Amino acid sequence: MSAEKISERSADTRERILVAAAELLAEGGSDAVSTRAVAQAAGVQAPTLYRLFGDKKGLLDAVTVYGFERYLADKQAMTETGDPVEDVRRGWDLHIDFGLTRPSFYVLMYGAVRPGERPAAAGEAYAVLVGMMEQVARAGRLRVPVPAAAQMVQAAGVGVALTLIATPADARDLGLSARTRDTVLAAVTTDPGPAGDQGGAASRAVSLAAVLPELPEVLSPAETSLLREWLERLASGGTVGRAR
Amino acid sequence: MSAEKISERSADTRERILVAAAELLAEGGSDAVSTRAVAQAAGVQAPTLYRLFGDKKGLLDAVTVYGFERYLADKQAMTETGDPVEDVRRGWDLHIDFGLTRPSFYVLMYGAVRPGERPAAAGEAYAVLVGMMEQVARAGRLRVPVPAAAQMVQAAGVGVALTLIATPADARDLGLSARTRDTVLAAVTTDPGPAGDQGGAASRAVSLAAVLPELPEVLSPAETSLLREWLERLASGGTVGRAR
DNA sequence: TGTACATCAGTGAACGCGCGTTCACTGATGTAC
DNA sequence: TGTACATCAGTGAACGCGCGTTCACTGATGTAC
Repeated sequence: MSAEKISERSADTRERILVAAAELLAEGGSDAVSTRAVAQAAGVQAPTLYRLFGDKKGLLDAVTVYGFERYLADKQAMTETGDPVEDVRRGWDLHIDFGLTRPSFYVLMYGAVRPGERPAAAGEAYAVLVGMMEQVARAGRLRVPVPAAAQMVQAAGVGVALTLIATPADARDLGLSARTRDTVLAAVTTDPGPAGDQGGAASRAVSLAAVLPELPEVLSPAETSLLREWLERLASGGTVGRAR
Repeated sequence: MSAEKISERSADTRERILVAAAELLAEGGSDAVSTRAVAQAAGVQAPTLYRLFGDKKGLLDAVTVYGFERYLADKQAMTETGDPVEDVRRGWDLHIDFGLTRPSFYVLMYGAVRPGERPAAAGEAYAVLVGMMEQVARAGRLRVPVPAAAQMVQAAGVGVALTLIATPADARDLGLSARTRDTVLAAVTTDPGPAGDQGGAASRAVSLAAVLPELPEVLSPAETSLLREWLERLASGGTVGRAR
């Protein structure tokens, strides 16, 4: 039997189990996702889950990733606009929409935190955000270092989504999302501005740092590394006095 | 028997149960808080929980409120400063500190959301925030309606706390809290605040060099002069290969 | 081509456990007269 | 003051249940020769 055939064979069952689990999760929250309920809903005996996913945690992890990827696939019409800041803005809206459309998935990904860990799907989503931020930096429109910007957008987005989810649907103020989004983006990016104007020292430093790895050999490795450190100091803001 | 005496009598047991449950929660997360474990830890038989708290949900609610109020009591040295915006700022820091100090409580209050509901303690905390915002408005320093301001601060605070909790302790960027706090407060209040700062490597280097004289003292004079030299080399040096 | 063999996805049935919860009771504390 | 009574916080023991998980097995699918 070829390896292909094998994985193809089990892919059906796997898919069926994930669909069943995702439905249970969406309808009844994470409490409704028991191994027995999933097995029954998928028309499968319990041991099958264990062969495919190892244990219950493995199943839950797979369901989370699955639900998130399915959602993204639905929406992946999201093309790049050419304006990296606009791309981040759309990413934000997509994130919030995911939270409100699939609250049980969302809470599992971002709310049911065990200190120091987060499910794989959340890590993937964050990596996408970091990538977007790097594009913003490359365009010379980031005024803080990439990690600082990504963290702040991430934190604010998660907070807005959870806050909206926790609010009864008829009392939700959907403007909260747009206001918070624009506030945070304004704090973290610079306006495109007229040609020739590349913003303040911080954003100039950030945009230079973004292309350091691609530099021709104008500077030695040692020089590059010291330059990088200085750029970081410049990027994280010229408050008065020597850096801490 | 007087009503006073009765409630006094049971208050001891109640307190003992809450302390035991709070310890279990802090040490083992919400999974560790089973009726049996709590009863055993409190040195009490299971039915006692049911007389005092109704059912498990009632117990969990009480534990959440208890943990939160105990925390606040510890900190309630927090007096008003006379500056209502500063009060909000301190409230933010207190909130984040609560999240990092008692992550299991925090996640129970703000993370383990069921759509449309949130535990009583979260509602109380939010009411306090709204009260603070009203003081800011009263002082003529709010630039958006009170609910909009309170929601945004709440959402951002929850997001920052959960993001920090989900990050392994040694990888946490604690500056995230202060940066987000100040960004959100600046957007929502009229506090003057510090004015915001406002191509290929060569043009980036040129644009950074152009503002070097205005830099605060992030770099020493010697560093600045060497940086200037490098920027000149970068400016006249190679072009940057566009990546991806 | 035909047959014996190997693989392994999925089955059927059961395991022990800890869970939330409830029942009937005890005994300390207070009240009525 | 003494006694009979009421209240009710807490006990001891058990309930049935659904949980995650595992064992030994079946039978379809493919391979070797």
